[in-house]
Amino acid sequence: MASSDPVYLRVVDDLRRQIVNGSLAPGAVVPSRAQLTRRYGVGETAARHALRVLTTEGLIFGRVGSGHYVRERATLVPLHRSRFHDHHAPLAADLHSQGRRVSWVWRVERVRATPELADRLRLPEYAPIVRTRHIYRSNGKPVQLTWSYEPAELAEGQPVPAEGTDSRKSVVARMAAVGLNVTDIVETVRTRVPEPAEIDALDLCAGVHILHLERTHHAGSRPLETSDTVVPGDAFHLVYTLRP
Amino acid sequence: MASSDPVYLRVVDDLRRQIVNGSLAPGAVVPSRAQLTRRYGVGETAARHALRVLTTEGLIFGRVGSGHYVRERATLVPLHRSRFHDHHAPLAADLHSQGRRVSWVWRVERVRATPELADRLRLPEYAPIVRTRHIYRSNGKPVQLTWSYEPAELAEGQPVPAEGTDSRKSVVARMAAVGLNVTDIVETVRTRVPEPAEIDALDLCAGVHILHLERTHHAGSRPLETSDTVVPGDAFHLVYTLRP
DNA sequence: GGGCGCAAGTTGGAGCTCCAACTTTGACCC
DNA sequence: GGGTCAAAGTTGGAGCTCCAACTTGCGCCC
Repeated sequence: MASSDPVYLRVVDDLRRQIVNGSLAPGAVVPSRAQLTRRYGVGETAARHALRVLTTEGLIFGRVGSGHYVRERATLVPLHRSRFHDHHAPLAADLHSQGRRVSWVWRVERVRATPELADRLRLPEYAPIVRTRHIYRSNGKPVQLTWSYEPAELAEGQPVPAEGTDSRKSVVARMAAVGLNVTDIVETVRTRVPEPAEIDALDLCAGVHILHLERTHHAGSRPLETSDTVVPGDAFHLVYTLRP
Repeated sequence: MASSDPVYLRVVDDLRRQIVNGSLAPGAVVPSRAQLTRRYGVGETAARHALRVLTTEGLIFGRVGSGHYVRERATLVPLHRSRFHDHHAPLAADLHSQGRRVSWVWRVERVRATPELADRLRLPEYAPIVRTRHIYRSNGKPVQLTWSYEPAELAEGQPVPAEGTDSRKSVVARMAAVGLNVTDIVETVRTRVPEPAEIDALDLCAGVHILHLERTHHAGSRPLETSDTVVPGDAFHLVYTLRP
């Protein structure tokens, strides 16, 4: 019976139960503030609080003027992080293999290494580097943001491709072209709250976390390229294939 | 100057800015409700709302009777998911290699496969399986929860170890003992909101997401074991080493 | 039958208030 | 000096209200 102390939690717990057990199906309308106050005999504040909690939990969403609805959990799309290393746009290759179309734009800039980037690329601080920005879209919707960085000296010998949506070779291929062999790739994964700019760029709704991937290509112990990738946590899951 | 339309956002944005740029250092007290109403000339509701938003963002936390404080972001502890496959407690081995001590408890049960588990282990529904529960602690604090499942027929030939904190061999080693070679391990990573039981078991504070790892050991295409692991997203990041 | 417009319902922002439970601080007393 | 206690401040729960902006559905009129 465990009637949790705070009143609003009674409402939250009951609605959450209904959502997870399916009696409130995805797309269904959630009782409105007015209805909740009557049904549960609570005040406006508690009803409102309950709806807000469920919203930040990502279980429901509100449409002003209309009502709250149960979020449909789009089944997470797998990103195969152990594959497509030799592709110029791994995400596109991966999703394409699953029957999805992806478009992207990118641009290249010459900048100087921040302390953190200098550390990641094992360069002196303020060393010149080449920064590439990728924005991937699936059906027009932005799904992945990537910053990629490589030492300017390595980018030097390579053909500078036109910006925009043209093809560009993979890191592995580009490095091979200047005689460097990528021997291993180290990728770290974390989850965090998106920054305002990321919420904007990825068109995220309230409460959605992101997966932040930091990937570095090495030749032996020498870092050749490092990148930061951000994908919405409610749309993707990552797949790694490992050998014991 | 982009003074965001809603008043509370002005407060949120300003406080967030101060936190990320460091003028509100970790551990520092955040202005109280009363102070916010005066400083920003807003009402109680807006001040309260602003503090709640920053709390669910994980930037601050409130201590009743005392005040709100800037959360110190413990640097994320790396979990090396590509290593320690042959260790009976990969997490412990990993953290131990980083100079941390980890303790754990576990218990084994015989249950029947749910549809989802049957699918993951390629077994008929309701097939008998052996379920193992692990709870890992670091300095007494729970840091990882794992459910592990394997077909009962595979667990059969193996010695049943005493429950508790004793050692148990790794999946790879145990399977090798019955003549099965683990050829590859597939791991998926997603982030999500913790379930109430997980909040409880991991002692999570508001707004913290978790990383959910689903790992399956295969011999060829035959699944030998599958597991679900949950770690707090504000304490760990995952590290994968890949080869191109 | 089809289109228009209004009324009712809904969200989200914002304001105010009361209170229990707790921490902190400072003053006072021994 | 050290310990105790009360006052002040703080969070978090809960209640009520007003309002702008929006959606929706019903009824009415052409």
